[in-house]
Amino acid sequence: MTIASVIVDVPAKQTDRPFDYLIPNHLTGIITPGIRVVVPFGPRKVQGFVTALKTESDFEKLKELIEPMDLTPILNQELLQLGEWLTKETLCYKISAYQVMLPAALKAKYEKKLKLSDEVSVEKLSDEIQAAFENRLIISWEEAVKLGCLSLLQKEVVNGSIEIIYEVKERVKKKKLKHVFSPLTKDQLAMEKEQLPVQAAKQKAVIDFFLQEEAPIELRKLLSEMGVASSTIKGLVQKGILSQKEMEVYRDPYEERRFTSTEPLPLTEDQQKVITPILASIEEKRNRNFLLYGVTGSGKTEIYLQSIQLVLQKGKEAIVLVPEISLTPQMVKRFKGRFGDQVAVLHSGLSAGEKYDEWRKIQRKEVKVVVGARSAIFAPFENLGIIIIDEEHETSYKQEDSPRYHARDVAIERASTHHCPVVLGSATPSLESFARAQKGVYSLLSMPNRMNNQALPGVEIIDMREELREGNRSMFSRVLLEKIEDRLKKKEQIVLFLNKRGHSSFVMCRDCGFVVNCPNCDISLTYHRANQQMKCHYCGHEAQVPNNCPECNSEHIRYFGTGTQKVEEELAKILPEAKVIRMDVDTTSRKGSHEKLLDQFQEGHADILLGTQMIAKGLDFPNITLVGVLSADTMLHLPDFRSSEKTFQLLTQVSGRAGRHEKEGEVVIQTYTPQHYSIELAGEQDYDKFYEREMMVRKIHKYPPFYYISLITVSHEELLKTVSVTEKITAYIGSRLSKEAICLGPVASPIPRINNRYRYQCLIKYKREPDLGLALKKMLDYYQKETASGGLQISVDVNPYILM
DNA sequence: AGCACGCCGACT
DNA sequence: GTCGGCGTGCTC
Repeated sequence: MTIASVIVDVPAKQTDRPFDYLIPNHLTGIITPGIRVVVPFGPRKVQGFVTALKTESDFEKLKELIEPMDLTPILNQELLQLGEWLTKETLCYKISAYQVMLPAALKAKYEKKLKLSDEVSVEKLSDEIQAAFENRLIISWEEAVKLGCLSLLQKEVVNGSIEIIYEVKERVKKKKLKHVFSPLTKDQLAMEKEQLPVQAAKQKAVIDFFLQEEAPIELRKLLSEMGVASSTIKGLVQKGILSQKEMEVYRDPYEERRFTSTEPLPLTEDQQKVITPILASIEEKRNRNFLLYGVTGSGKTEIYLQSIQLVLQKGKEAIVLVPEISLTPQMVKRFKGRFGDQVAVLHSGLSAGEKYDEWRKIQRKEVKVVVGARSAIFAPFENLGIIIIDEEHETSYKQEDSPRYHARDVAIERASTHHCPVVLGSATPSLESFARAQKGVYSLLSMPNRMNNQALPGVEIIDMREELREGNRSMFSRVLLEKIEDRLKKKEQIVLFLNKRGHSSFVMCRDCGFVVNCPNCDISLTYHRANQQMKCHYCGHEAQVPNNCPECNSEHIRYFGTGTQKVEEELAKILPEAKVIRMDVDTTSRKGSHEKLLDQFQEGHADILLGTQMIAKGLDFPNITLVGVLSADTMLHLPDFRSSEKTFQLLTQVSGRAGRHEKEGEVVIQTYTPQHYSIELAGEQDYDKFYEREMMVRKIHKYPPFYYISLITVSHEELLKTVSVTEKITAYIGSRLSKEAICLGPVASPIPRINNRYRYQCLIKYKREPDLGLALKKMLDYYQKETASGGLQISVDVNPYILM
């Protein structure tokens, strides 16, 4: 085994295959599949993943690999194979598949430098070059570019006076801190203590500490714990009694936090019924996929916790996926509370270094449970006993850029190799999953009752058109206002939910209806209050708000759309006595602010919690008795076949926030389309009826779960080119599919232009097309040249969640 | 993705 | 004649 097959870190069609390298003698045995290596690739050096070892290669002139970047494989055999599965499933590059499974900190960083050759005499070089190097031997490529003498330098490279050095570096360093320990034995220490002068009390105290504690301790901790100055330690170090060394520590985002430990709760009858088959499947080491359908407040989390408990007893590991976990600190509390430091947490709120450290705890088998967002599904456990996906219907489990994977699919794939169960939990399962449960692909487990049998909150739907007709032009209906005032009087808490998506504040002329659009993208600009500017969310273009309408010159040009800030202002006007906490992107961007705001609300420092999507989930406070949805229909009119489903799910989730404890809850939903079935049925909290209704719509329109869909998006600077390529692709793919498949296109994308590039798409609906993957690959191959040069972009999304 | 190689236009 | 534009093809 002297040759290594390596997937290099070059995400391109032509390099999406293994390259072979000779393993230098001194590295034989060290280089194994799954470790990262630095390899020469053309004139430069790149990172690569060793995928296999072999004794022969078809290629004759093999180069030697340069060095390993790991001592032990960073991807185990299972993950290497999972990478191949991902590549096939999502049509992504192998390198992208491997990188997505690892924390971003492990992605290589490349540096390019210029170095004066050893034998060159500096005096002979031109003044400009001498000036560029200013008595140094090495300058960075960026510096050279800034100086603008590239052509001169290029010449020197050709004649050998200057070398180009390529370096591959790690992105994040392991965090190291000064630690103190004693190199002496206890007897020696005791003797040293005797010899210290009487007045060296502090030093003696420190020695006492080390007489008890042998392990090295962080210098900082020692100082604060003993209440001594750093000079005290320094003195001991100088005498040779203590030593210092740099030692690796984990960045622990929850370091300062204490989690009150909890015991398993007695289960309700419902819970007992659903947990039995899950536990059985763990016992039997049998792969089964469960859909745990339990209404809000039915106690799904306790099911997760007790299932994991059995997994841990069996010496196995568990993955728990939670949507954007930083948004539910309560969830972290529950897992850390039950399983303590056996839990690692992975979510987007952590820094790259923190994520890396949590990941290494998993890799080193220091933890048994990971709670995390989407990418935690790749946690490098080797002995999985269960995978749990909470809020299974959440769209954030689908990654929107390459590799466009769905965590649910990955979970099912991994669980089948580990022979363990998958539990998909939701109060409002996705139609896909519920349909699979109906067909028996998943085992359905239902919990139709809330714990303690509280009633689901009563829901009242308010027709805002009616309000308008009767002269109420405010954003609060009279009913809602009345109820708010009532709760304020009773000192109970209120959650107001604003679904801002759909139309956030845009700038519009009141006289002629002109809306300010982005000049590069066919989409309206969003008004940002912080800097009084309009910004495009797709290309970042910024512009001043005009004083007069560019169309009709009217002065009545204003921003529209009710943002949370606007609601807050209006609340302050009509209910000045109410204390409001606002939660949106602006108020929660700072680390930990999310949790702080929620804690404040929980402790009763405010009457009203006003927020966007982020408050729809996980809130579980006893004093909330009223939930108001200010406008239910904003997302209903998005060009997306799932918009009804999303609306229903969101409204149900929000409603579930009310009355989870002794006090009864009430929900008010304001809408302009009260007759829409997703709003009506959310009001009745009737998932089953909604499911039936929506399935009919999906069947008629040939959408999932009746059909699979794949989306091809083509973009190019020229409209004609974009259309003609999409046309050809549609025709080609259509010709290669069976008669049952439907190939729609070319149609303009819902956002027809982004960053001055036109966008057209082809939507494929199909039931069974085993050759579709091949056809798509051939198509991508055919356009390879044009896409490589950057003029043309073609993206393929198998099972897209966003059709834009 | 980079980078080298190569083949045509506008210049000292 | 040469400098440099970016099209084409290769990287073990």
